[in-house]
Amino acid sequence: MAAPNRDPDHLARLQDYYAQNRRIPSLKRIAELLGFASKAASSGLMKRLAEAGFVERTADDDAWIPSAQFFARPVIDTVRAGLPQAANDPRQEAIGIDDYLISKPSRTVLLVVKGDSMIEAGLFENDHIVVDRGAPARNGDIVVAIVDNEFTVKYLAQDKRGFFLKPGNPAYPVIRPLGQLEIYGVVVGSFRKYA
Amino acid sequence: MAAPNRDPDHLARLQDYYAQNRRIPSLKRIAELLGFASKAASSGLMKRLAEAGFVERTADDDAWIPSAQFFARPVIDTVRAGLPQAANDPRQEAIGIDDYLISKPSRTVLLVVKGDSMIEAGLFENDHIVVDRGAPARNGDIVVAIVDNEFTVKYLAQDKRGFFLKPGNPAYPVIRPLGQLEIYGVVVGSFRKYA
DNA sequence: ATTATTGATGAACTTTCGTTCATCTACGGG
DNA sequence: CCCGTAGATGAACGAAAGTTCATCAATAAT
Repeated sequence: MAAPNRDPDHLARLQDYYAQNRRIPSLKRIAELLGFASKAASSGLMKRLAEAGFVERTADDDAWIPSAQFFARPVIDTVRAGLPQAANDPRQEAIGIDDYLISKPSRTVLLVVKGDSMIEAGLFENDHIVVDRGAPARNGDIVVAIVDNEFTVKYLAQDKRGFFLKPGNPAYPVIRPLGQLEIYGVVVGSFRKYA
Repeated sequence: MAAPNRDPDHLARLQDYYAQNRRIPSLKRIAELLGFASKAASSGLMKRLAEAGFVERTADDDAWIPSAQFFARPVIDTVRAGLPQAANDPRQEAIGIDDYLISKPSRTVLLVVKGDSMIEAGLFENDHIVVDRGAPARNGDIVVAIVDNEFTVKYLAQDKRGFFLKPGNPAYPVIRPLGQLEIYGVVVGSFRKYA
């Protein structure tokens, strides 16, 4: 090797551009963005990024699009000491949040939490929950059930009398199903954005 | 008005295409995709979709990109009645969680929460937090600070004596910085996976 | 039936895109 | 110190992009 590898920095700028425009720009604009004087440099860069797995081509080979790795972010271990450079440390782990939270995309849906009946579980109003329909619900799971034709998020609990729904908030009563308990899906994750 | 408006259907197909390719295709390919014989039809369609707020142009006016409304599925409304088919609507593909939580990828890192000092804020042990380094920290924000060479997550608070760190848990004391308060970044989001 | 309106057509046109290739530059290894 | 290598340059090229506009088609209202 000869020149210091500036590709990570270039990738970072492309990621920022993508976050703003939801699009990988033309080679000409990549050159502008990164300070290249020639589109050929952009072309080379994209090929390298493709080789590294950050971008790929559309099915019709029309253009570059980001791949899963493009969205991965570094995870910093809270315990480790050497803090400042941690974000640039290449050895660290990087994950994509979608990948991390969603394992079966085809049967996963997102719901918005309403009310405060699960605050003990750390689910606040307007949090998003990741719901896996089709996963078997077990005792103790947080589930989305359909009660009175409405979604409700509760713990799934079980005693001698059978399954029932338990809120994560002492201010709410448990819900005993009249007949069959209708489970919509299992909550496998949650996320929240701070204004 | 004259012809029945087929735009919603066309939009749906574009959304499907986008879900697969993370990209709005060229006018020519839009024509192929939707059965137009002419690119001019695609051009007209995009202008109408733009007027309706589903797509917009990049800052540099290079190309069409989806706007927020493009992804705006009637997020499965907890209150609504017609549940079953809601999840099967192809337009309701999962939103990009990464997109949703991360706006500046290059200065965003993930940290793992340790301890229970922020349970009131819904941050539990082993939750992941999305940290924007470089964003200005304001009074009331949840921030990651460096105290005694360790990361700590707390509310940033301010009184006559200056800035200090306030835990989201009455069992912990507030932290007054000896000198300068060292802010690593601002917490802009969080997520959690249920085993 | 007639008309008004909106979307689709098809061709011509200009601009921009991406590729190629020979050449140049900068850094690290021997 | 000199070389080897990988990335950057710049120009030229063909292919594809998007725009424009006159015209056609289909529908809903009168």
